[in-house]
Amino acid sequence: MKPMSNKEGFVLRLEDFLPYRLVVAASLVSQATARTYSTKYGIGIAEWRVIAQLGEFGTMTAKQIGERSHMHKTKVSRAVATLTRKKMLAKRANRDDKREAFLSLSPVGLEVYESIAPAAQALSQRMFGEVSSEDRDAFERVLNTVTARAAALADTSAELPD
Amino acid sequence: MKPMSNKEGFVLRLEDFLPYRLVVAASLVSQATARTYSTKYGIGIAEWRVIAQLGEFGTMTAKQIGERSHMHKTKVSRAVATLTRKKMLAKRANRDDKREAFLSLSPVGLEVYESIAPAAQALSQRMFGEVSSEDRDAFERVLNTVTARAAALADTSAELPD
DNA sequence: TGACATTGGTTTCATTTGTAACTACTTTGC
DNA sequence: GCAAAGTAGTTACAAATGAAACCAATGTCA
Repeated sequence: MKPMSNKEGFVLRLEDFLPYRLVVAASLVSQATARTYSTKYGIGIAEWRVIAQLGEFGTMTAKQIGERSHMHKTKVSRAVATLTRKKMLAKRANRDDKREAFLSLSPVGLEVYESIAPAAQALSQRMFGEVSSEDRDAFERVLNTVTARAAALADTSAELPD
Repeated sequence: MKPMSNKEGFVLRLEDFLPYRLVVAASLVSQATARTYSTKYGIGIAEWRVIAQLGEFGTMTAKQIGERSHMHKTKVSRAVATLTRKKMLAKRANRDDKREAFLSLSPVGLEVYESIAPAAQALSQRMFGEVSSEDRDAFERVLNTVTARAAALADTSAELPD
């Protein structure tokens, strides 16, 4: 099964194709990470992200959570709903704007956060721990620029010629 | 909205948390890339991956495609089905093992490949083009180790203590 | 003030996805 | 040669997902 060089000539070597490799890596990382919390607390990726945001920032509206975590608002909405059902969230109405509500972790939610966060950190260590700090810095730099670029490209819904 | 340092003390700074950033970047890249083919040829990510594999390697079984592209076999199966419906694939039975079949691109499929592949390449250039080659090398190194590590962790379905 | 657009958030609906069960075929061990 | 186990691929079913419609509240602007 060697790369074929077909008549027309253009062959994309997926192994060398960074977007592809990035996506594959991310999906594996995501899968591996999910096991940390999904099994233990019966919550999914979206739920964990909400908890993580609130664990870090204390109090946010659903909108803010969505923005910071790059999650679709329906996803946030549903994650908040299930977390509320599980008593992991505290919801406080905003007197000045009754459309939104301030969300934060309930004691139970905080417990979960305090239990999962270190585990996630440890897992990250196992995955990224052995790369040199120079490589890690470079990695972060690339992630930064790529994220920015891709976000710009992904946003332009109509502004692209086809 | 500044990071809170809650009582228990452990705070996970998501902005610095590599698995998280990796996943976010990948999802944006994936979104941006999808636009290249989804609109133009009415095919999805899975379909494109199948085409890309066949474009690169010529002939493969569904199993091989799944392995190389890290796709679930049902996903491959369905992608192959829709591509077949679109006359983009050629299927040849394997006389020695009637369970599997050899897949390759039909002329139409090859056309699609030859049209999408350079576009994907160009898009990749727009996203990764401006990073230095040293950074890119480092990036690849990290992707390699992380992919390996994560794959190992993700595989162990039952072998983890909880 | 009051129409109209906008926004935070939820719900509905169709599509996508993965798990598990299943079919057809092949391999293994006796 | 044959029963049992395993494998490639499909299908049925349930859960996750996103687009679009929707609701209630807010902002805008005449």
